[in-house]
Amino acid sequence: MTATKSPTVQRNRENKKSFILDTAARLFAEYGYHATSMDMLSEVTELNKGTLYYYYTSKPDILFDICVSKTEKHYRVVSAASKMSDAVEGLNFIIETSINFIVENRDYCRVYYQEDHFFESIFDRNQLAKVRQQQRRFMQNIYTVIENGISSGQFRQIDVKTCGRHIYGIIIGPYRWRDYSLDEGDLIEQAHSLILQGIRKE
Amino acid sequence: MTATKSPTVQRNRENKKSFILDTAARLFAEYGYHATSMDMLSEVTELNKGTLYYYYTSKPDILFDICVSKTEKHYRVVSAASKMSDAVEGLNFIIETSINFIVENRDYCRVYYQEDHFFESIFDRNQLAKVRQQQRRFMQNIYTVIENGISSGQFRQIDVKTCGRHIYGIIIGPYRWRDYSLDEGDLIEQAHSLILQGIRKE
DNA sequence: GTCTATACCGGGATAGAC
DNA sequence: GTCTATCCCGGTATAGAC
Repeated sequence: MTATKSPTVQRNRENKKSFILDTAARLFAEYGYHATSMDMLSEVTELNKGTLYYYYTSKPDILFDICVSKTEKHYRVVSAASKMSDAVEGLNFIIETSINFIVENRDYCRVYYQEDHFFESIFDRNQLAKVRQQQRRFMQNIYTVIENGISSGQFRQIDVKTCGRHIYGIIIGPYRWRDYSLDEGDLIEQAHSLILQGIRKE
Repeated sequence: MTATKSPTVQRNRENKKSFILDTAARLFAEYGYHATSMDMLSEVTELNKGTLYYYYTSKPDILFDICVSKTEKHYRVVSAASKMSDAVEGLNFIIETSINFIVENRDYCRVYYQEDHFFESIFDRNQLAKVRQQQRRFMQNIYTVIENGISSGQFRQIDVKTCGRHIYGIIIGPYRWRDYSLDEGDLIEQAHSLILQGIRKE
């Protein structure tokens, strides 16, 4: 009886956890975190409620896992943008990778953004600190790219924070929309051109 | 004993209702609709729970009132934009009046947008139909203005729906931000210039 | 019109058998 | 690792005195 579990057991455990997580993300996305009960999750997963609590110690823990498990990698990828010499290129990179990420992980992102305002009353101090730090780091990339663009003369003199937040808003926009006809490529293209040129002709 | 109440009584009733509504909006905005209990509302308003139910028949009714009471007038005002001959002017009008409205009714708007996705599981058929129709009408104004701008040659050939939604996203953006240093005028100015020219120099 | 008291249900979480 | 049964709390809403 070793303390650490065998690789196979560990793997199965992770598979089941991620199955629970996917289902929870779907339900939280549709009904909201607070309106989704552990009973519902138990029904939809067809796992007993006791079993759920064997894998996750609490409901907030599930939400936390939804909010950090997928983003970590994406945020690391995006951080490359602030080191690019060309600001337009950096911005494109952020837009492209982020929209792809959102389209591929729609439920997760929906939950994340939807519950964002309420993290303070759901998470404990550690969880909260971790999530908020992640967010700050992500936004910092956008700000830096904008600053670089202003220094290099590619971008206008704009309020960096406000503009950064608007860009962020445009990127995550599609997670809100109930329906959208465009595919990923078009979404990226539209976001890109709006941010860079606006809607005016010329 | 007439069936209709006297003007004074009616007036007091409306005052108290709007006091309840303001408080509820504040709480819903901070903690979310589901996480806010009628007990909390009772405590904060310092009105007995029974009294609350004397003024509002249910919790969903309170949310509904938050979502329609203020917007009705604003949406009517905004509808003028689609009739303006100059598309840029029309767009400005929407941006300006809407940002003013949001800044002035921050809690109400926050609740509205925050719970938007969950209206289906909170409201009854009538309430839902009314709210969704309001929204469609509002968005239609934005779409029309964009179409006008494209026809007149002021705007580029863009996907109207996607662009309209992005513009809407930029307008309501500030309701999300925990803090923002800009005043109304600057918010309008930044939104305006981003939408029209983008961030590129020239 | 405002209060107290309470009905009644559904929520998160756990104990303990298997 | 999975199940049943249950605890206990807090939620919405109401009945009925004042």
